[in-house]
Amino acid sequence: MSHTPGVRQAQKQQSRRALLDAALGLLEHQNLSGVGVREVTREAGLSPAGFYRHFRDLSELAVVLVEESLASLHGMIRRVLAESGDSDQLIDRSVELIADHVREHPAYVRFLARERHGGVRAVREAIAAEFERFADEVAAGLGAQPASEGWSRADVRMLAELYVEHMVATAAAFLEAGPAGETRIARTARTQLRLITTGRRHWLDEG
Amino acid sequence: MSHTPGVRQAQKQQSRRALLDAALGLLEHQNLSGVGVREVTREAGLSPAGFYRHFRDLSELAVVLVEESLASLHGMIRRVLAESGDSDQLIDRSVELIADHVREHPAYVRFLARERHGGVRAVREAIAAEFERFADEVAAGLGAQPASEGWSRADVRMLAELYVEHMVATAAAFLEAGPAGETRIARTARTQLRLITTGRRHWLDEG
DNA sequence: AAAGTCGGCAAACGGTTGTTTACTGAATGA
DNA sequence: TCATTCAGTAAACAACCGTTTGCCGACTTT
Repeated sequence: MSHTPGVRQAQKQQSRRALLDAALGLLEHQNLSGVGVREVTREAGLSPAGFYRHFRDLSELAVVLVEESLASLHGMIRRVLAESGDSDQLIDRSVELIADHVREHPAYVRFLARERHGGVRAVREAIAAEFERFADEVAAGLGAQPASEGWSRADVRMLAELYVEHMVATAAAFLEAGPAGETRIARTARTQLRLITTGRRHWLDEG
Repeated sequence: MSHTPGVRQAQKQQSRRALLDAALGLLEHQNLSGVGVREVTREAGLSPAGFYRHFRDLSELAVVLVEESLASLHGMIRRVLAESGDSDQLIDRSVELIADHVREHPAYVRFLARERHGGVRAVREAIAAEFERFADEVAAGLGAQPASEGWSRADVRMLAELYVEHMVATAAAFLEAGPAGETRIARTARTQLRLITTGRRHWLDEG
């Protein structure tokens, strides 16, 4: 191969991907503060110095992983909000979708749960920012539903935050429990969502 | 001083405490995987080798910190459950108590939030076990309330888990926000609790 | 007062780490 | 074709790390 522009860039992207994947793999069982540049490059099949051709820092790499993690999460939430049906069906599908997502992308979910309150400020802030955009999206979706008629903007927002928070907790619980406890976690999550939905239905009755 | 039994033990306990405090201090800004034995002993004023007279491991020390963290949390929850009043007053006091607790023991709370999904299995499991005992206690308290008449054991339990989960999330939010955003976090938390309480009140209507 | 216990220390062990340096060789553009 | 760019490398740097060893000296028991 020669004189075909783009070969170089493609190879570089491949190395970059290898670094990201290696890091993500290591982060499934360790903290970000616990993995090192050398460890990542070893796993990725690069020399230690090669790392610095792509990232200044491990935390810079981690921020990229945050964005990737939530890109797939955003796709998920869009699917949930777009669906229609009675609230029980919606709850069932939401919980099932979370379970699917955790099953398909366990490393990403684990990474987010771990570093959400982790020791690296930049990563923590990146995750917090993305979760807020997330809540914005949920709030918009909720606001468009007929069930939110008469609700203040602030109340819709706080409901959205409650849902997001519950979703994150449920995902973390799925991870911790493994395939064995999956149905138990799902049942609890569904019941809790039904309780919240009940509260939502009677919110204006007794404000 | 000599021939007074217990001097040795007291001195040993003092060193042990110094190690625990040093570690807790370091863990406020770093992950458990990020702090080292040498770092802790340096901060505590001991030699590296001295560490092993007290703990086999840093994770062993961390498990002790977990127990300490939740001892004070248990005291808190007992106070909340013992109080009486209408539900809004109870909610206000609960949220205020969480805020106080975070203000008084930020290092412990941060440590728990950080290591709950952290990279060290033993610590994760210790935290999970304590949180479950916590949920047991809340469930017992809720079950004793008149509002839980007609509720199944499982439903009381899932409500308790929802409360605990919300409490943890609120505490973490207080930490992240600092004194500035405190009132905003508190307001959101109170509203969310009122929504859950509304759901609780109408739970049996439409089961 | 003598013997024993044991918390703490200095030192050394082999190993790891992050980062920089000067370099090589293939992809590139003229 | 020839000069340039640049992703990746090997090697060296100093600074750490966790853990073990042998020892000391204050406490404790007899």
